[in-house]
Amino acid sequence: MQHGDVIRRLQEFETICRNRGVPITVQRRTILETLLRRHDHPTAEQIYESVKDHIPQLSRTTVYRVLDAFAELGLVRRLDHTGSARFDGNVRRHHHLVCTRCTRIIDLEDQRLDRLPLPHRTIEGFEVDDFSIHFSGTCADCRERKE
Amino acid sequence: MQHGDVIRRLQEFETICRNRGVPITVQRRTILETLLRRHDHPTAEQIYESVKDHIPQLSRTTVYRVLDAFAELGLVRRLDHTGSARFDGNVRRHHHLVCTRCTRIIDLEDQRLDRLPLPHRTIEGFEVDDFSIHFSGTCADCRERKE
DNA sequence: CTCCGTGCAAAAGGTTTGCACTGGT
DNA sequence: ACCAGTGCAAACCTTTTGCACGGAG
Repeated sequence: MQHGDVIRRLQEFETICRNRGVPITVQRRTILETLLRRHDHPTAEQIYESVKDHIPQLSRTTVYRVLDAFAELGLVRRLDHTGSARFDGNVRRHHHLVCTRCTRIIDLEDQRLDRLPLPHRTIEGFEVDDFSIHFSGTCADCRERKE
Repeated sequence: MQHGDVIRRLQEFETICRNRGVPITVQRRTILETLLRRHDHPTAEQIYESVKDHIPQLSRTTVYRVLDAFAELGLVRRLDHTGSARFDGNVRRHHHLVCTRCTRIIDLEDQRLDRLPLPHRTIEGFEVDDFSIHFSGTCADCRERKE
C-alpha cells in the first residue's frame, strides 16, 4: 500500500470510530498503521512484535482484541479462520460457501467455475497447481434466524 | 458422496498405501471412511467423536496424525490452514496465492478475476456477499529451494 | 465523572511431541 | 522379527476471559 493510501485509510479509521463513538487510542492507531504498511498478512504475534517497538508496555491481549474489533468494523480482513482445522474428503476441484455467521462450510460443485484459466508461473514466479473459490455470505439458517 | 464412491475411494486408499509401503490399520480405514461419509467438513475433534464409537480406545493423537498423513498422501484436503490467524489490511476484493510449502500468502489483484458473476441466493438459500479465489501452488523461493 | 479499553495472569482450546508398546507386513 | 503406527501424558502455541486500573470522551 502506498504512503498516501495509508494516510487515507487512517483518516477513514478515525471517521468510522468517531461516528460509532469508539475511542481512538494510541494502540489502535499504531496497530492499524502497522498492518496497513505490511503486505505479508501477518499473524497477531507478528503485529505484536512490530508494535511493541513503539509501545513497549503493549499487551498481546490488546493486539488480539483490537484486531478483532477492526475485523468487526470491516477495517481489516481475517484470513484463515481461527479455531480448528477442517478436513474435506473431496479432493476434486470444488468451491466453498462459507457462512460468516456460523462458519459452516458448504461444498459447491460448478463446472463453469472450474474453468478459470490457471495462471502458469506468470505471477512473481509462483507456480499455480489448483484453485478454489471461497464465497462468503450468510447461509439459509442464519438468514432465517436474522429476519 | 454415494456409497459406491466411498467403496471406490477406500480401495484407492489401500492401493496407495500398499504402493508406498504404508501399513493399513483399522484406525486409518475407519477414519477415512468416516470422513468420506460426512459432507460437513468436520474438525479432527468431530472425527474423533465419530470414530470413537467404533474404536473406543482410539486416541485423539492418532486422529491428528492420521489426518495429517492423509493430507500428505493427497487423500483428503485440509481447509482453514492450521496455526494462527492472519490479517489483511486490504479490504477490497482481491485474491491470494498460497504456497503449500511455506504457507506464505501473496496478494493477487486482477480485475478479470474480480468479474466472476456473484450467485444470488441460488444455492441452497445461501446469500453470497463476496468471494475470493485461493490459488495454491509453490512460490518462487520454494521452487528454487526444491530444484 | 463515567465507561470502556488496556494490561496482567490464568484458563481454555487445538495441536504436537516423547516414550513405551502393539500390531501390520 | 522389524518397523511404523498407536496410546497416553505432557508440552506447546494461539486465543479467550476475569478482574482491576487508567485514560478517553
